[in-house]
Amino acid sequence: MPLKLPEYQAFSHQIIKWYRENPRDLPWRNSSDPYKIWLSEIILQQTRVAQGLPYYYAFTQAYPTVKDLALAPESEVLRLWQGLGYYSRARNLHFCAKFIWHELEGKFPTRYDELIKLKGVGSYTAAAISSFAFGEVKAVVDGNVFRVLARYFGIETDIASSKGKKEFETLANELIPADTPGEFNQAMMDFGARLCTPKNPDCTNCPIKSSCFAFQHQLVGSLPVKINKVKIKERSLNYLVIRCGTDWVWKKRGAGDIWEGLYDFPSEEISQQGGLLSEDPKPFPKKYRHLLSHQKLEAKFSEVEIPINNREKLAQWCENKGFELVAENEIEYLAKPKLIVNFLTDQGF
DNA sequence: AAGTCGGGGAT
DNA sequence: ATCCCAGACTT
Repeated sequence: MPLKLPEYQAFSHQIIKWYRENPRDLPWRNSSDPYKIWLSEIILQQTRVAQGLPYYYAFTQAYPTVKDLALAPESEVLRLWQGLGYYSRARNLHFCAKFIWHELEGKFPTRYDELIKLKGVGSYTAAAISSFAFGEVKAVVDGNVFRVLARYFGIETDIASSKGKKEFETLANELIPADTPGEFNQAMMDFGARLCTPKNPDCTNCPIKSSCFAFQHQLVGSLPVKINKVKIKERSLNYLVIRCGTDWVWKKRGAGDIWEGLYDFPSEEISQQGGLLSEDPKPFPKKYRHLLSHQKLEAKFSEVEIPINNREKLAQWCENKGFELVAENEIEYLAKPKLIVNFLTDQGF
């Protein structure tokens, strides 16, 4: 049963009132620079504020403007993104910066319909940028908004379905006030992040519990409904750590798999090195388990020492295989998956 | 509509 | 262990 307009206004008013008394102090707020807002939104996709904060500082310091980001090499951008995950975000970020600098005369798009055309900018991020930076009346719908709306209005639609996404976006856009859209969006997310949390929400101190459907019907623990269908595959990686003097053999990972654009080692059945190996690889004792959102990795590393007089042969082999010889003191500048960083740390790097 | 893409914190 | 985080893209 749809609520009447006055009740919508009451909800929005209460949310904003709560927000004005309980705002999070975040560095990208009170900035109307669309570049910095865009940067923060990309960093925060599927990422907690606490985890993203140090990356936001690193990026704004390294690249204060979209021009600085556009003129940086992708390798450097990925290295700065190292450890944050979902690396396509960093590649798309860099692509967009170049596009904006070279094709749009450095001028950031201002409207939702234009912003959503940018790589890596979906409905959430386009609404966030357009409302925060330009005051456009577009409601953000992130995990927080799903949760607050599902509970308050008692909506049982699966939030992972496209039907659910559409339904919640429609509702949020009916709720958002035309005079303070950005503030309402911030308020919804802060309310969900600090009070209406996934586990143990602070219903006792909730200013709208008396009209919250979930609270009144003991459904807080079962809303929102999210049908998860991620199947986790197990996968084993056998890495060869090939060294020749102070040079290491590295492989830049390609498309169609995890960690695209990042560096790790040659793996699997490199059993036929064409007589390059004088002796068998020596396995490192430790096995590494690494969890991704949809893969359970078990990695083993083996050490291969190439005699220095075979360096030319090794270099030729790398050339053929698409591997790269990297000097030991350059390794820190490669963007690497956390798994590889963990391994290197254990080796004293 | 379903599958893919990281890493970490809270419970 | 499980869930979820200021989601988006590809198939």
